[in-house]
Amino acid sequence: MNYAEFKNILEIREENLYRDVYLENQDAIRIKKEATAVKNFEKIFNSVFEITYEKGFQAMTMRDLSCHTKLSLGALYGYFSGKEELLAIIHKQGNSMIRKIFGQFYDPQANPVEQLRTLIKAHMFLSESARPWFYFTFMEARNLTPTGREAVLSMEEYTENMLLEILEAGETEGIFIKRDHVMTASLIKAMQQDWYLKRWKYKKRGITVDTYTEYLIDFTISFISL
Amino acid sequence: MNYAEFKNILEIREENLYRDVYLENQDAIRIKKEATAVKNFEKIFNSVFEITYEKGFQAMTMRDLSCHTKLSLGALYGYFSGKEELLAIIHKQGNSMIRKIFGQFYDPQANPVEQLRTLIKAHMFLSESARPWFYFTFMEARNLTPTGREAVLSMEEYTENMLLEILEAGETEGIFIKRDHVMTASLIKAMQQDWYLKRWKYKKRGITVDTYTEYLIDFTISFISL
DNA sequence: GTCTATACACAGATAGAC
DNA sequence: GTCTATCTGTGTATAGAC
Repeated sequence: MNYAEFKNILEIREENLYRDVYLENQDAIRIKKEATAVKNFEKIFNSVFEITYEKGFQAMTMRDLSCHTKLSLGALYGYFSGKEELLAIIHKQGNSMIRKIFGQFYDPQANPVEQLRTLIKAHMFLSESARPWFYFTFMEARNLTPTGREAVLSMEEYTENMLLEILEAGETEGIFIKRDHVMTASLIKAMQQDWYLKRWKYKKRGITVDTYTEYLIDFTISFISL
Repeated sequence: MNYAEFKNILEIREENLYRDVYLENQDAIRIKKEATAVKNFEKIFNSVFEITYEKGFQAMTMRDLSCHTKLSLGALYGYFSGKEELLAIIHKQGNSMIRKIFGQFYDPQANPVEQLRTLIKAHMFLSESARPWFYFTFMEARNLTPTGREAVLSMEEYTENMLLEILEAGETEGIFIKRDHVMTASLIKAMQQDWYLKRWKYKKRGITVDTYTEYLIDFTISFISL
């Protein structure tokens, strides 16, 4: 599987994603027509990602967002009750999307090496196709309420644990060297995250997500293989 | 060399650091007595790091800083002309400190394996002893002026290039496998950064900087060694 | 649903007494 | 050098017309 194939498999379309946002917050928002809401949520989210990438969420003013979305200040408040809620909605939606898609790529039948490859790829390709979301989650987690913050940390542990289980299974089956798998899993995650945190660097160098992913997998496998 | 030994070698004392801040900004600040300035700069910097770790620099108000340092608003403005300048001073000082100390640990005589070990350790231990600074630089780079931002990126490239040169030398000498050294260097950096970005995680697990560093070195060496 | 105009709070920054 | 009191700008959020 490469990135292009991944995107084909991915059945979740952007549009459905914003429909979810609308449906899950239906009581909190004033807008009643689904089509309008979906269209504008997409605009709003993308604008937030773009502005926030430049200066961070706190520094983004509602007026910035208004200019960027070409919706007036008053109109914006039809879609969420305040800036803080907007942040929460974005995070929540991102979280649930990521969990949903990860599930699709877990195959307990495959051998550990294949499982590891698939999991690393799934994470890399997902973070590529929803990069603004991943970047945002990482950088803006601090601004969340304690509950929201915990959700982010628990996501980190959740994905790391999937790696950990595979590594342990591999050792048990005698395929992988005995190592400190907790450390290995942490380091893999660190390298995965670098891809979306340093977008500018890899873009400048013309490194694609496919190249990066293969290299990361080689790096890892060479360390744990007998 | 382990972390304890590193700290002994490190000749730069905290106090000297804040003296530098005072001396380099002497014309811009109202305070004339060195002792007072040094003492309060230390308080101010540490407060900024602490508050910012929780909510980010933008979200930190001057009143927050005033409470935390136990200096009044008016007094604070004796030490810097405004919030933006404060940010710039912190970044600038961090940058120059890091470059200065890195220089100390570069030994072109040693063989590539030793050079690599030393360089990775120097970076890890430095980032540990000045962790707030590293974390701050990473997370708040976005808020800098374009010039300041470039300084951060150039630091990233500077340290990465040192790794790169060692890897290439090692290949030339026939000690390391032929690989995409640019990619390897990037991944090493990614793993180094994870240490100070995810402090909470490693602390919770009781992983020390020495353990982490040794593991990272093993990981790397096993990939590039013949 | 979207707009403009505006209320209100709060942040950054300064003045001037001590 | 440090304080308190205060000015001024700007940001979030709402009211009410269209």
